Amino acid sequence: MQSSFEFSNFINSIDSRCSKVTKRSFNKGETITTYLEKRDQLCILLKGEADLIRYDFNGNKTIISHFISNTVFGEVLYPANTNNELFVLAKKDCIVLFLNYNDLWVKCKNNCSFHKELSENISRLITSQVVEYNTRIELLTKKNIRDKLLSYFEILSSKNLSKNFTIPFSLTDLADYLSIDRSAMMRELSHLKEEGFIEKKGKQFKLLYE
Amino acid sequence: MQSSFEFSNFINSIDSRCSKVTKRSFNKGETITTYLEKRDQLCILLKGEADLIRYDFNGNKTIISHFISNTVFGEVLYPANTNNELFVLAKKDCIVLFLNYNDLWVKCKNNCSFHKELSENISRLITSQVVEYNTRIELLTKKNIRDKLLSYFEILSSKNLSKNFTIPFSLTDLADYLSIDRSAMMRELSHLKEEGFIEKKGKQFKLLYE
DNA sequence: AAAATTCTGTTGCTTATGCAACAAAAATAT
DNA sequence: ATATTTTTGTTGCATAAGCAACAGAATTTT
Repeated sequence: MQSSFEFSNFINSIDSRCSKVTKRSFNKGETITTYLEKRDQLCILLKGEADLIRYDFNGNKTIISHFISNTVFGEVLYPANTNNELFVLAKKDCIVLFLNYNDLWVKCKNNCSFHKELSENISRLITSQVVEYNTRIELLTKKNIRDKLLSYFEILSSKNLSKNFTIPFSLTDLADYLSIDRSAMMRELSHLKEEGFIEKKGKQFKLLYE
Repeated sequence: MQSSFEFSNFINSIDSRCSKVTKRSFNKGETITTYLEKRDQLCILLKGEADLIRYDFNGNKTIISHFISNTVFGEVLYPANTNNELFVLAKKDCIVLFLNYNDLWVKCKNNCSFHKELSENISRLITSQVVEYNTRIELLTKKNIRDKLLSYFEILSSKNLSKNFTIPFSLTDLADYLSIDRSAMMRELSHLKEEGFIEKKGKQFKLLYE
């Protein structure tokens, strides 16, 4: 789920003139932020991987989203009407940029070019996020497991310009991403193998049709 | 699915200095745009309602998204790797603003304040869209129909600050939105009534629990 | 005002898929 | 290097939910 837009070149040029933005490091396992209170927080994951986790009233844990380098997250992008507890946890060591979404649009007292460029860059990141979510919604709205898998493979294959590809996370996480039961997914993968649609070796796949 | 951000006040101030933006009207049933070719098109629905429709290889028609006033859509927000045919159709009479996403960030030769304000406003619209999609993904990832319905009702109820609410589209469209079979949804609604969780009269609902 | 279309509500049948449980393999931590 | 945790792969069982089909209500079109 790589964001197509390259943010890091720009972000390396951050100078200390602009106090509205803070940068922090997190070790694997640490909580990066929560979505518990409304504070218009926007975060940019510069490096590492993180999960958005929901604990529902039964204490069930769900991975709602998985974030990688150059993605945006934060409570400002999330509906306020959930009565869940939402946490973003570092799955690997992370570097995160924190800012207030509304500050983005306020002219910095230094009138620094950084601010202007930042707002454009962040807008593009958010746009990439919309594309990303449209992809996921397209997959989630398929009626059955087979169609979800094949559509997902189609996407990876076309990104890779090849019938061969490796899924970018574990099969367990893939089931989460597609919102299907893992064992049911494994069963369907077996069927797809038996029926000659795919070859599979661990996380490596090959499409045999078309 | 009302966008929280108010765009129309601003947009009424469009003047003719800026030629990069065009405004068009559509009658119900007309095709507003397609996602067939890559052209970085971004559209803003100023008035009316429209659906994003997919025709898959079997000719099956699916409503992927439903757009209302003050929402953004367009191929620039959609993944390119689908081999579907995607159309946006006016469901009611519509007024639509068309622009090229990349032009947004290029300084207009007139250096007009319109452009600056436009980019900020559109960024906020896109952000609202992310929130909207997070809402839908949250619903789509619930494991069964009952949870999808109850979570959706929870959202409407809290938006309305009341246990009573009316769903903003037809039951048929609700099934589409939640990506479930309509008749299965109707069955589940009956069960929820029988078991005393809800009252229902047409599109009007009342939550009886908590 | 009549005709046509879309929406609602219901039911029977079938099957896809969720759930639970397990062992082996792989990855990670000590 | 060993222990611990996580992931992978498989299976039996039960049921939630998809599909098809229908009639009446409601809405829209002519």
